[in-house]
Amino acid sequence: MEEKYIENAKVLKALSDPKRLRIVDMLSCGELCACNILERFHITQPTLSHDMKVLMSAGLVKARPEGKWIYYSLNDERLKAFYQQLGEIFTSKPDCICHRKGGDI
Amino acid sequence: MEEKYIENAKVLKALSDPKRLRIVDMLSCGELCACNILERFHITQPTLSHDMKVLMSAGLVKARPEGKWIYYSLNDERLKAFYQQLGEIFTSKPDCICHRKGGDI
DNA sequence: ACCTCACATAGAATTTTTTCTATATATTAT
DNA sequence: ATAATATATAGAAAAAATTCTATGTGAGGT
Repeated sequence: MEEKYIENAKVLKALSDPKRLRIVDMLSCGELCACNILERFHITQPTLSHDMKVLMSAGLVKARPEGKWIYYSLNDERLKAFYQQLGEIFTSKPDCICHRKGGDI
Repeated sequence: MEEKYIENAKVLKALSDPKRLRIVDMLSCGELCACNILERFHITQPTLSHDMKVLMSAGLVKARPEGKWIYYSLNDERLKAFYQQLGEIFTSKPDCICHRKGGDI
């Protein structure tokens, strides 16, 4: 399986939870500390901590510690690159895998 | 939780498997029957059948039976709408949820 | 030094996902 | 009618994800 699918599938999995998708939406206007995010959900603090870790592992979110707090923000470059790759996967293209024969998994 | 996140998270979950993402890529140039898709993966036929069901349940893929075969194709409208909504989630906007206060889950 | 606050980690219970084998269904060919 | 082919469904085992409680860590305030 090509790296392209594995990597993008990881990002898609990170986004495939309603909470995490909403968190990305929240961060789209700028950074927020964990406590600010937490107060808008009915989940426990460790659950949010886990979700932020998932988003960071996928490369979608960055963390900036400041004193007691940790400010989270979107990794705009990564997000943009991912979005573009997804668009390419969705679109017909001359060198598309559907024009090749044989399996590769 | 707003419907927007729940619905888009479902689509993202359907795409969050490398196989299924690759299948969408394959279908981006036009329809393929299940057997044509199957021969490019090292999975069993029931596994593919399950994956196609996941993609169809998410509304991303349509099925057209013809004789013994079933031809699958992308639901371009749905895919396009999903892609646009994802872009909106990723982008800062005036009425963004990050400008509102309070939780809603 | 001690307490509090913000966040992370550990570990466990539950649920969901993945993917197989076995079998059913439906269509076409003989 | 029977056999072969293409796909779907059932059911089970294993792996992964979700989300909790309990606890650890580290910074700031008293």
